[in-house]
Amino acid sequence: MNTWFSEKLLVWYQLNKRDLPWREEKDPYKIWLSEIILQQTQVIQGLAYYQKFITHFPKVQALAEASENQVMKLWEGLGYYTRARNLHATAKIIASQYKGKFPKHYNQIRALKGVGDYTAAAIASFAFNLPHAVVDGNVYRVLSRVFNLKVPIDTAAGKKQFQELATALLPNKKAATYNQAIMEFGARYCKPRQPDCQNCIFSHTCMAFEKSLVESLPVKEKKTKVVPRYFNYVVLIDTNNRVSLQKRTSNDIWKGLYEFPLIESSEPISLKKALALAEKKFGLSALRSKLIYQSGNYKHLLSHQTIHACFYVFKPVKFKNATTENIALKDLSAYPFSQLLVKFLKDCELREIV
DNA sequence: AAGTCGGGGGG
DNA sequence: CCCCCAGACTT
Repeated sequence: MNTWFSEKLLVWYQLNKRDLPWREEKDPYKIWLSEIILQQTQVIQGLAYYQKFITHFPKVQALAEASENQVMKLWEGLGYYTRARNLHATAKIIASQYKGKFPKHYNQIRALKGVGDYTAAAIASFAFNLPHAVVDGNVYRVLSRVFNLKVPIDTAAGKKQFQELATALLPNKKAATYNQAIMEFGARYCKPRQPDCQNCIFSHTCMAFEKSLVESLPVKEKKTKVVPRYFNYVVLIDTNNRVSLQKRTSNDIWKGLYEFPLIESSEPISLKKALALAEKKFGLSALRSKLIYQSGNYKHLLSHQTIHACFYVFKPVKFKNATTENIALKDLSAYPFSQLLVKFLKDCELREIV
């Protein structure tokens, strides 16, 4: 095996690694938690969430015993909420099936909900120094550039090639350190834009640098299409200052989070139309006379959808159906919401309007 | 293989 | 406006 690549990288790492809370960590529970949080998430964004979860749930049993709302509330704002639900489900499995002891074989780890190829390799190598090479966004970038590998990373053939190259470069006895080194290098040095190639440790061997192709690598094929959606939220408050809330349960954005009763439309609708639809959908009447506040227009950007939202606040309205709960305004903060609702609640100060 | 799932930050 | 981020799951 050629070791020049890994040896150069390991030297660089010892001199340049950041001090992060999960570095040098050997508790597989904490490593697993950090890896789930860091999926499609920058270190800087995940740090506070990691600290919160460790503080609330120092061991996997504590996480397993938490309520779903508690877990979702701590995850609030981090996005990709399926991660939080899988995290909770897996904690329960480990607490019961594995009696609280994190599995230490690769196949067991890979079989856990929310753990794919990358995360399994990360946990197996960091916690148990097992020789599995990680391939994440950083690794795609570093390897595609140093070895001028142009196969698209978002195809089956591309993933296979990069996994094979990463595996070939892995120093089996130093899997833990090497895996962290290559990701750190990608995050700090071989960055997506404006990498500092002039001073790079691979400047004499990087095939993309030689050909001035650095900024065009790695190659990605697919583009995500952004679709517009229109959310008209109906905020119903009764005489006791209780507001109707429902949980999103369908396979859609924000599953597991709470929101106000919703009228979704395929295009913007007028106040009159929104009132009519709300009356029909929720079996209400004379809403116009109870409208006490109407928000401005919110535009909430997701990677694949643009949500246009408006909030209509009504009082007094007594409302309850099979899927709603009536929650005192002062207790709203215990429920997990999307950042869109977090922003609305902050903007309008519902408790001051009523 | 293609779609879906968040939110934040940088150029 | 664009792109990317310590990806995984469903269809």
